[in-house]
Amino acid sequence: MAIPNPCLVSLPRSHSLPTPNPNSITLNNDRYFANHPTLSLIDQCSETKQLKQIHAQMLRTGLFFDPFSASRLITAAALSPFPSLDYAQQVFDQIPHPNLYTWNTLIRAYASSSNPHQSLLIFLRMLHQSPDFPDKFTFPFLIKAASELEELFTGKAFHGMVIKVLLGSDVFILNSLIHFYAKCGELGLGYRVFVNIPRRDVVSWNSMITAFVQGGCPEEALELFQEMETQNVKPNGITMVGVLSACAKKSDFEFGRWVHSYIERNRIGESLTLSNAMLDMYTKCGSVEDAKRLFDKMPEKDIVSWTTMLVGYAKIGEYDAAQGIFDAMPNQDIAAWNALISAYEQCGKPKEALELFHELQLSKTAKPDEVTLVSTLSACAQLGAMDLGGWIHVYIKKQGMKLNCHLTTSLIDMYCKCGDLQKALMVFHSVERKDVFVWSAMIAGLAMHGHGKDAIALFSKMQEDKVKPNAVTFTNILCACSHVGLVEEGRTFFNQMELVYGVLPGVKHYACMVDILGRAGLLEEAVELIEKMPMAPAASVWGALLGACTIHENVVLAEQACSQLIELEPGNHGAYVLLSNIYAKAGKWDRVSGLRKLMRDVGLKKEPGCSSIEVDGIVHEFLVGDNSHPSAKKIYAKLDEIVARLETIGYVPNKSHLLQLVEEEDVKEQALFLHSEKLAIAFGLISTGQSQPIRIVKNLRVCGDCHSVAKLVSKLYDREILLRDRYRFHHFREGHCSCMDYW
DNA sequence: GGGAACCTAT
Repeated sequence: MAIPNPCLVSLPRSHSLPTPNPNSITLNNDRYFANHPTLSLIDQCSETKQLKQIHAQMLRTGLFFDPFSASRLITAAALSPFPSLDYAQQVFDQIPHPNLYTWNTLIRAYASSSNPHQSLLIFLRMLHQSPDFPDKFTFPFLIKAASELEELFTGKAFHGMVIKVLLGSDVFILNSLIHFYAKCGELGLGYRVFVNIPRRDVVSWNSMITAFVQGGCPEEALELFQEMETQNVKPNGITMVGVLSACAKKSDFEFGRWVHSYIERNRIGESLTLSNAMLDMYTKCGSVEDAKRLFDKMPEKDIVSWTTMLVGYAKIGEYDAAQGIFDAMPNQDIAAWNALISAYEQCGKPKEALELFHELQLSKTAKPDEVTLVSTLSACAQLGAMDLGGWIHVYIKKQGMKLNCHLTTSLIDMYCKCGDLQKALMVFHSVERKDVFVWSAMIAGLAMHGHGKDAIALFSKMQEDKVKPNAVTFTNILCACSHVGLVEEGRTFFNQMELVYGVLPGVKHYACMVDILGRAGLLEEAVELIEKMPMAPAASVWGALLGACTIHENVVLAEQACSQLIELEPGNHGAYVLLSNIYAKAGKWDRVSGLRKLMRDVGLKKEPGCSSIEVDGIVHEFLVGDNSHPSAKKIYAKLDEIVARLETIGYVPNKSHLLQLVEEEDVKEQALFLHSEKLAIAFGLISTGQSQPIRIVKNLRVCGDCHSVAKLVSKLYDREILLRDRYRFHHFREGHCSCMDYW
């Protein structure tokens, strides 16, 4: 687009103004200037520099001293695709006596900027400096700022003012209030505003529908949509975006398809956002095919369309297709990278996620943002890749990024899962703002490291800080009780959940409780609890019971739990393995081989044990009996040395932890010594310095024999070993483990 | 004179 240089545009004679005297000039005939040719140029600008040229011209002609014209300049500076709030503020500051309209413009500009707080400050300034009181235009902007900040108290104050100045029935204001309350997590208050609106318009309905969707109540959103129909309010494109979003959240493919045809039948104007919402609905409802068909037909696509397709493919594990979309995107912004990285991380492919992160750093097409780092930290946590995780922590500091609650949570989680509880605590204490997720992550960290009492103490501190615990918090606190055998405390928390905190116990909480009771040997009470459950016991519940049966060697109950578990999850090899372990412990070798045959017939294989250890930023993985490592020879030599040294102090292998039935004793012993965690320990001993702890992550639970070996090695070799298994941390030092052998 | 509501990635 060719922008004429405003300085060279000569104004028509009739529009030229006398040389202005800013103090004396008063321009009331606004309409006269609304169509001024200089103003129409403002809309054509594509950079701040051009705005400044127009600004200069306006100063020269005196047009700048017309409040309407100056406000147009502020709006353009603040709300264009190339926003510059600083410049908008500068323009504002040059206006000698801003009128209400101008104040509103600036408040509006900040409300939708990255710094909505400034909106509120400008508002306070206005109360001091302007003779005018805020009007019906001011409040929607102020309420929007409060929504962005999620400042419930501030917004409520505005609500009060609105009523006081008799604007309480302005539909624009009330609609913003619906959005505001919902954004602050107060759906109920939002709904109260909605039902009390005297004359609802389509935006009122849209605001409420969207509020329900985003507040996690898609069912209610769809009901409202139907009520809207019965009240003959015609939905528009934005309504349908909300409705499609609700279908996506519910994974309701049938209704989603119906909505698609509804939109076509009622000729609801197509828009890019609507098409994107439709794409999202199809991918979330499990039909990437329908999404792809629509995608190919779309006349215009934006980054959201591409990202939605990418996520669609990635979530169903079609990584090649996802990668194809990624490569075909016109420009890979950070959201696209994030989508791919987080898809890998969430599907249990953390290594792939980290490879992509490295690629991102090399590509330089986009810069990692908070979302990237959250996903990457989570991948580090899964792998126990502490070097990279720590590097990201440094990166965050170097970039001067502020730790938001998401990032804080991820950092704490990473340090905990990599075994550095001290660093996690440091991060935890260093941040001022702690939301429920930050607290919960720290409680979980203490729990997995066996500091049950500290976890409970932190839970109390959380109450003092007035942060309300949620379902996740309770899962973590019950976990803490289970790890250290705090039965009485566990019972109390479980009973208080609903009564005191209003959090309904879910399946997970029942599973934790069964685990607590079962581990402590209270198998009967655990069974009673299962029988009393208000919902169907999920696999996790039976798994907990089965685990308890393994510890307390209850063959009969184990068989029952296992059959329930396998009915729910036919592919759960863990269940077979646990039952087989019970049989092996009880010496019922015929049943062990029977189970093995059954597993073969069903086509199930024992998930191979895999341990990983990070050395100098590289993650090394070991499978059972792995020979593939470049240093395999050295590792096995070290292992032989360890066995010999252990035997001198009277170590006897504990063979009950073998799934397979092996006839000859020494073969059995060897198989034990091929366990992946032992290989990782041997590798750790030869490849890390004496002062460094050995950090290992195992995909399954550590077996009893490996546990005793690790204890002995920690003493014999004077080395700390941190082993994270599927369930918790084991911190071996001087011949002891932090779990106190309760696991 | 202008204002409210919508899609992806945590």
